[in-house]
Amino acid sequence: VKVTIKDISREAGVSIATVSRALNNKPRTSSKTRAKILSVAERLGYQPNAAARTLSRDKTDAIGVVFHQMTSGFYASVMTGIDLEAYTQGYHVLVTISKGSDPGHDAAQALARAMRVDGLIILDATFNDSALARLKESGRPIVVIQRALKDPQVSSVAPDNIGGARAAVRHLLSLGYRDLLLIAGPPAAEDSSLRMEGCRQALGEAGIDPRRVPCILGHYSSAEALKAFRAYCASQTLPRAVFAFNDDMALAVMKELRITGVKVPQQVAVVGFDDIDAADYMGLTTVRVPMIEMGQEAVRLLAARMADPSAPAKHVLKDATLVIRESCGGE
Amino acid sequence: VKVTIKDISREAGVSIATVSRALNNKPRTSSKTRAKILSVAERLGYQPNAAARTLSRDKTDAIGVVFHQMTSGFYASVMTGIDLEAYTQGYHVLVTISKGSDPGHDAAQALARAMRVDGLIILDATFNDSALARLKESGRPIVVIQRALKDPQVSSVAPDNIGGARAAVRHLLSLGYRDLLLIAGPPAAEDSSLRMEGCRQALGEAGIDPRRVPCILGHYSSAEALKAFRAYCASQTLPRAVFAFNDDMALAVMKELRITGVKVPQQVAVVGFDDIDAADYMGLTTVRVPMIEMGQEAVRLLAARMADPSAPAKHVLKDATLVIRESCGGE
DNA sequence: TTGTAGGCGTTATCAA
DNA sequence: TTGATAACGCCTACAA
Repeated sequence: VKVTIKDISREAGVSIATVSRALNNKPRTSSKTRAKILSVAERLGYQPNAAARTLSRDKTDAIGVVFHQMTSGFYASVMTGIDLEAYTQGYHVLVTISKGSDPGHDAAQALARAMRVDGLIILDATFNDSALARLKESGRPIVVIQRALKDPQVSSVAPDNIGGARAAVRHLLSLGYRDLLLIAGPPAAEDSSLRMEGCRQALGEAGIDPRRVPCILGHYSSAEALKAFRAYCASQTLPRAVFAFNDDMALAVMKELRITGVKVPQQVAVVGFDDIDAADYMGLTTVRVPMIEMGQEAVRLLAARMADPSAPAKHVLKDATLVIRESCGGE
Repeated sequence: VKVTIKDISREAGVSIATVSRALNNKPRTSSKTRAKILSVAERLGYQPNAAARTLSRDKTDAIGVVFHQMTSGFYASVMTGIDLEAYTQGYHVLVTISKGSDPGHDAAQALARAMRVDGLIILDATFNDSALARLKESGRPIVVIQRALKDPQVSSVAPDNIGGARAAVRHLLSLGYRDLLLIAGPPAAEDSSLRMEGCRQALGEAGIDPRRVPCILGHYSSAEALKAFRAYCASQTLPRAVFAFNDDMALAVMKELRITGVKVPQQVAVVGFDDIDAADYMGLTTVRVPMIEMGQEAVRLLAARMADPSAPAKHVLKDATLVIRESCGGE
């Protein structure tokens, strides 16, 4: 069940060089022999051996994706976009989920250095600058999702974190909420800082001192957020509105409120960020990030640099728009 | 930035054959030269070229995963398990999401035939028998998730669909619900049929004629389920309890009920299947399927057959247990 | 327009 | 214990 160009050449009565040329649409081949070769290849069910091709062309036609985790809805959606676009561009997709303390960085490096992929997409907020620097040494093009880099060698695609957060807080303020609680991501995460900046801007516009608005750390994790939220509620009065910097945390809070018998939004309004599928189920007002589009865009950016490594890196910002549902301001 | 065994051989003053042997821990090598070679390799940052290795060993050290979609929480979790175990077994993971009408079958075949992967995991309920038969011709081991096959050539890992559904219906009946509505998956999907069988058993035990229990088709899709549910409600009185054959559909129904002002579970109880993350947020009583474990098991089954293709295929059934939350019977 | 031959980086089979 | 050398399947000058 394994047919090579050798088989085709024998069957068609030509040399393997001619077969290779015909199969790759190289200019110098008579259309007659080419037709014959193609038909033979078809009949034999020929499939070029990827390894052999990689070895001789120095190109894998595959891209690698490094995840932090993928159960989070957000990642799954971005991945869908990546796969969609990779397919139309003719690339295969390899995935690696970061493991434990060593956040898959070395796995990623190995992927690139071992000639398994032509380029990498990083979908991992824990990927810091030094890890990125090491990865650049592999010499392969890289695209980072979710961080708005300025790096001239690494392309990036990110949502408009500032604008999105600003819109969310403006919405809360316009509804009259003043007693807010913010739930941020990891302090080191760039997108969390930007979302915080968006909050500051909106608060500033309304003449509120941002420093007087309480903020707890949820590390983008529902479990962490829940712990922090409970601790906060134990020592403070319940806020009138909560803005969590991602949906996972917002949904965890909503669940906690429901269980403890607090009505959303009548007693506490909740707003999230991302618009994962579960947000719709829960009727969570949130900032929609175009996840699938971001995945597609990342592949396009990567493809551009793989085609021409000397091309400058691009940095794309996607709009993030407020989606109003029942948890805050909806009907 | 590209170092090969040739570079190492030159640097260490030995032949490439010796280098290869040392690097692969082959028996006949003096421990002195081996140590030297290893240190040189380390110093030079050597990384074996995967393509060359594949060509020579006829082995890719990679497995392919064929998805139907991956936004569904269920798939994302299984994928996490797959990646986890693949990593510990030393395999790389390639993914392909089925596209449109041609459900990725040919993509999968190409993957296997092009020597990109050593084996395949199918995570796609739309993968029918004929597609599977074609895929078997690639000669690579295959593991199917979510279908309890009997095929002696194809391993499978599935949840106990009958037992899970039976437990769910028994629970509903034990709470006194008699006026049930079932929301099934696609008629062609094996797991949906099995869940239906589980319902029948539980109903039969209680002396209820299963044919008198209404059942609508949701095709495992929240949108489809919603449409069917609305149509049903328009022509019938609201049921007292709904058992949807997956969480996506159950959550869609819960959302619809909330929006229309129907209290869950006071007016209508809801039970789902799978226990995706969102189920916990929504407080949905459901049948937990060990998704991560299933992914891990699939890789183990695949690895076993890749190591020894003559080994018989195994068919593993995982327990599916009821998780009681607020949507039905919880506190 | 076609064929011959060398090379891509490894592994594996022989001799030495 | 080592070192030549022939695969593996494909691509691509260079010749014919």
